[in-house]
Amino acid sequence: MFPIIRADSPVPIFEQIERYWVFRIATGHPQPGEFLPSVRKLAQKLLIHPNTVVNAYEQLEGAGIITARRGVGMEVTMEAPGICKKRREEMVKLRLQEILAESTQGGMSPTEILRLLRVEIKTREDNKA
Amino acid sequence: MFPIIRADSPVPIFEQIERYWVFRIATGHPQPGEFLPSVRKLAQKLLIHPNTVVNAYEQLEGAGIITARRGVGMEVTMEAPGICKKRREEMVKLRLQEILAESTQGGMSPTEILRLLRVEIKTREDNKA
DNA sequence: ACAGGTGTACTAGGTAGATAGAACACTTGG
DNA sequence: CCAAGTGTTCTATCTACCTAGTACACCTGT
Repeated sequence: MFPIIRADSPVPIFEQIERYWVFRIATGHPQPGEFLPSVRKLAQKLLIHPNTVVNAYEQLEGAGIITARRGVGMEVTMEAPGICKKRREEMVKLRLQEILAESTQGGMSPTEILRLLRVEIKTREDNKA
Repeated sequence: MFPIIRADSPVPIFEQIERYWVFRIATGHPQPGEFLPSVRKLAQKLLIHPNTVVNAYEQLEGAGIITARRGVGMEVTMEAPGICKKRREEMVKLRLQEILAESTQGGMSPTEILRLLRVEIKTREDNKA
């Protein structure tokens, strides 16, 4: 239910939280009108400082994905699903581009990347079963 | 020839440099016995501080990929190609795993990731031609 | 010998991210 | 009304990373 946070990742925690909700809302949960977990609750759940959650939520609010309702919570906007779907695809594309750039620059072929991805997907499926 | 550095990336510059040489050496250039560009030259080329290059080279030396030769330069070791090939595959795998974890956690299917990767590869090929 | 290139080491300062703790403003339900 | 929950704001501190500048130790070709 709650995002998996890696403190050792070079990606800032607040950004990991932001990305998580973009992906979730793009998928349909939570829907417009529903609320995100409160700043304090999420902070407690993730064992991080509330201010870090505030930081993440401010990013989402700035993008028009949620609106802050004092004394109530952070409400998912009507436009959120559309915005998040676009952003999600953009984010995945950017990551893939980074891998491709780094790999080809280092002399690795795109075909090899494709093969590794297929292997990873199969490994994940096997671990599930 | 020289690595492309993104100062705005969450990945530290010294780590970007480190990754670059791992990929290059895994591919066969430079070879064992050859030298990496000097701390000062690379720093000048990348418009960064020499200390940052030192940091990157220390990582490579710690991994047994290069040996520092005072007054001469940083020499690629005999074991470097083997080490770098392993590390390169590990690094790409880790990146792919991160994307898969984030995406599936957010409700995106692995098949969709595969499709996006194919699109990106094709786009890159088209841009070349 | 020496000049110019190498790696190495050190102190200092700046920024971004995260933490810590406190205080304030608002809404809701009892 | 008021207690408990919400979002908001603030100062302070810590760490990692990068920059800046300097100095030192070493090797090589002339």
